[in-house]
Amino acid sequence: MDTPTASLLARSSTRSPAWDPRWDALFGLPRLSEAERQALALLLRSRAVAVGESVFRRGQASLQLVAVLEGAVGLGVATQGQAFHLERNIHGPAWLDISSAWAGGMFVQDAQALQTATVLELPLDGLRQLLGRCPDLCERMMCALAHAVQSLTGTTHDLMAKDAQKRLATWLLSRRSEASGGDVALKERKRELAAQLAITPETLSRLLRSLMSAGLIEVKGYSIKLLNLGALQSLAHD
Amino acid sequence: MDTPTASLLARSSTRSPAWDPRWDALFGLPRLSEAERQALALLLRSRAVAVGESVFRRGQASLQLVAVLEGAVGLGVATQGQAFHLERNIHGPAWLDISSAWAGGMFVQDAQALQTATVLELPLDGLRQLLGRCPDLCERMMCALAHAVQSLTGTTHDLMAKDAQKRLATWLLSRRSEASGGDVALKERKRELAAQLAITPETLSRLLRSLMSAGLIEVKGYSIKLLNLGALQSLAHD
DNA sequence: CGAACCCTTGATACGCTTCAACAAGAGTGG
DNA sequence: CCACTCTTGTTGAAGCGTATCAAGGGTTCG
Repeated sequence: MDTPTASLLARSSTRSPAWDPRWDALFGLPRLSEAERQALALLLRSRAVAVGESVFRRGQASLQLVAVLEGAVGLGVATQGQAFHLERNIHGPAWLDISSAWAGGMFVQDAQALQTATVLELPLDGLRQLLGRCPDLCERMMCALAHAVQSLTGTTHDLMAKDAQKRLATWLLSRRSEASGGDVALKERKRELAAQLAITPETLSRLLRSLMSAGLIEVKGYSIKLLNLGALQSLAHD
Repeated sequence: MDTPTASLLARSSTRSPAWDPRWDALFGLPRLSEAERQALALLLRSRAVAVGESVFRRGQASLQLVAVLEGAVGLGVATQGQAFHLERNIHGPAWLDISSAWAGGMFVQDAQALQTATVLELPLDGLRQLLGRCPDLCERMMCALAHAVQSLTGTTHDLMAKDAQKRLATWLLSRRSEASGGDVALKERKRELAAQLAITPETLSRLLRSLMSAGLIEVKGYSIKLLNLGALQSLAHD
């Protein structure tokens, strides 16, 4: 069911290709030129991934950039046995791994589909040639990598300096600003959110309850209403 | 006292410029071509920074890439007051910030000299034009950014999945492999190492003692001898 | 010599995890 | 329809890991 839109993005349809806003999530604004879009479309391959299936494994050779077009993929490491320690949720459309192919050519994490997902792969050797011809594209990739660095820097800072409550407040506020509205709809299981915050599901449950009884939020299943933004911000702010 | 070598790197001396190995730390191997080196030398500016002095501040406009040539600079955030929460030590030669200029143009961290340092700045507008002409340099920058992503990914993983003892063991082993030898010489104060491991100096002291009484290491002031690599590796390994 | 650091050591407190039990849906098959 | 199981989230009690606070020792330096 995802394939029609996926293939729309993958191959440039012959006439009047409706602009797919998912390009923007990957390459930023302003929009790619039509020439750039078509050149990329010639390179990339997309594939569907079923729930629980592996997208790539740690140690595997990484010869392409990987993005999630639709669905959700979890990044983490598979510890001994089959347990999978989830560390990060990537919700399409977004880059899943732009760094491994450039640096060393080996994945350092495992990726596993949390929902049925459409994954896009962009071979590095083709991309490299394309970048040589398109300085504009080159700069976009640079920016994408830089944003990844900034995002990870923020994550590291939060882990080092904030306790679980602060991290939760930070996360709630960052999700609110994405879809501007009074409340946040969870797109993931609570245990996945907990993993992303580096806490246990039990602690997350307790934190949500404590924030709720403090009157800062209102939790109803997978929908959280933020009642007191100011208080949340002062909580989140170091 | 650092200035002669710094200026050697900054301006291309007219004849037989001895290759400065510090370029390799920034741009990787294989070596830059002479043309690339000279083009970069025309762009960059270097400056000396005294101990405790700020290199850049959070929120400031970031229009250039920043590297540490010599000395050490700490990355972190200045909390209210004058306290400085250290998060990362950058020991020259190494990049200090390659992402801020590309992404948003604003520093997200503070940087403060921990030792007398020589700092190198590479304005982005000039670099951008240079990258348009040199695909090779462009790829090097891409790799540098990608390595930053990988390094931060590793840090994040360690913070999420390992306890303090595991992080310390990981750090000891990673430092050993840099300068191949039986023992590790600390280039920083122990409190700075503690900050980098996201623990307090007290906990670091206790951990070192416990590893020492377990016979895994031998601590003598600022020099740590690794006595049992296998045991350390099994500790560090998730 | 005292002052300022840095590191260490001990006692205590707190945050979070772990383990175990339980409740509430969702899917399944009789 | 019911009983059954599987999954997910919740709640409580106990325990571990690390922070915090306070005190003391070793250097270096004026």
